[in-house]
Amino acid sequence: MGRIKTDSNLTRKEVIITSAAALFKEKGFKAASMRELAEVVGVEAASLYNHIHSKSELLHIICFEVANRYMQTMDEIEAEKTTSIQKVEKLLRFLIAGMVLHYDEVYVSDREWKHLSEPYLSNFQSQRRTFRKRFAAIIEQGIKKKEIKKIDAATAVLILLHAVSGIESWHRSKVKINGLELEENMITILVGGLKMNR
Amino acid sequence: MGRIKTDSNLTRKEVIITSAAALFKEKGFKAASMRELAEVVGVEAASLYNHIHSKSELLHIICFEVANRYMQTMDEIEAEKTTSIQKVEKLLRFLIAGMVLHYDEVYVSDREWKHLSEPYLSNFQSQRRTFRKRFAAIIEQGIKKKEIKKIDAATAVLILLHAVSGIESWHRSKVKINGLELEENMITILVGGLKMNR
DNA sequence: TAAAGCACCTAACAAACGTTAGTGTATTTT
DNA sequence: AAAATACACTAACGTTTGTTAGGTGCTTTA
Repeated sequence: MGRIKTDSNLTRKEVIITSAAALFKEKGFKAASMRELAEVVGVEAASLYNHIHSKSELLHIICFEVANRYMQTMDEIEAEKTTSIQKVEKLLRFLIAGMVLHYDEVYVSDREWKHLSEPYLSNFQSQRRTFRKRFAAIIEQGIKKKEIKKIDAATAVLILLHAVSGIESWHRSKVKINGLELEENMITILVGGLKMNR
Repeated sequence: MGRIKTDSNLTRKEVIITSAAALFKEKGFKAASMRELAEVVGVEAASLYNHIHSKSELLHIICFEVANRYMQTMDEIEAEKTTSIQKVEKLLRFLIAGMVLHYDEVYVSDREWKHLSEPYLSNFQSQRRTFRKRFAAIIEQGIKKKEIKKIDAATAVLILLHAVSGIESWHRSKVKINGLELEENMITILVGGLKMNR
């Protein structure tokens, strides 16, 4: 077999990671084998180990790439001087765009993180909890300022996050409306559901 | 080892199925082994095969138990002579209650159906699609009658279904509000997001 | 009480898994 | 051009996997 082809300016490792994300999404982390992954990138299984240390390294690279991006965005949005509802909307738009753009990685990080090994597992869970708490804090502020309905903030966060991850099915469907339209629909329903009636 | 204890009036097979649902939820279908399952029910792995045919049989029993319940409920609600928004609300309450009550099964059927083998896989996917289409049809009726905002019905269904499956995280969390309160919060946000502003 | 069959056991299988060792061959660096 | 490095190969390892075969005892039926 030839070597791994690296289009554009990706390292071979990055090619493997990208392919792994797609494969893990399709089959699930446990069900995806290194031999399958090798076939996808056009190489024997053993050859992968010239570039990576283990299968689980692939998973934690994928998961933390996503987690770090989330955290960074949260930092930025939190710092802005806007209303709570505007922050929520911006956060949602970021999440939706991220799901449309980095679909495989986000999907894998969302559904397969359970298979992370320690200490990555604990670390990931902690980051996840933190993100949700900060999100909930924004909503609670909005409730205090009467921008947002009086609801349980934690529940609202759950709903919003999972609603966004529903884009998964949109991704698979054939007759899909375009990405922007999807985004507007989601914002309408979700932000509309939070906003105080006036 | 002793035999499988069947509390209440469950068959041994039902005990195995229930334990399997819990195990598949925790570890994922592929990662959960028959030896682990055997240990949970207090028996050697080989002994399980006196009651079931295969590991995958367990998965498809779980998945179709849920799918059938969904379909039946859809039949009932569709037949009622109420407004669309009332139908949506009733459907949501059913989904939420189902998630709280039959947590393990619903979770597994939701996340692990990919590992079904043919012909069950195709069958399940088809049922799933049908359910969503019927749900979307209800929403579209509501839009026509100006009960519901003018949004893409399919997108709305995705959001609603995934928002409900977010109860997963609620289930895991320690400081949880009670089930009824959770239900009201979700209805407020979700139905509120759909309703026409007045 | 004998027969039937249900529910468990131990032992073992073949296949698939992630990964390592050792070797050869391109490619890059000096 | 020679040396060093990067990348691929084949072969094999030790586990773990789902599952089957065949045997033993307990429980229900006749």
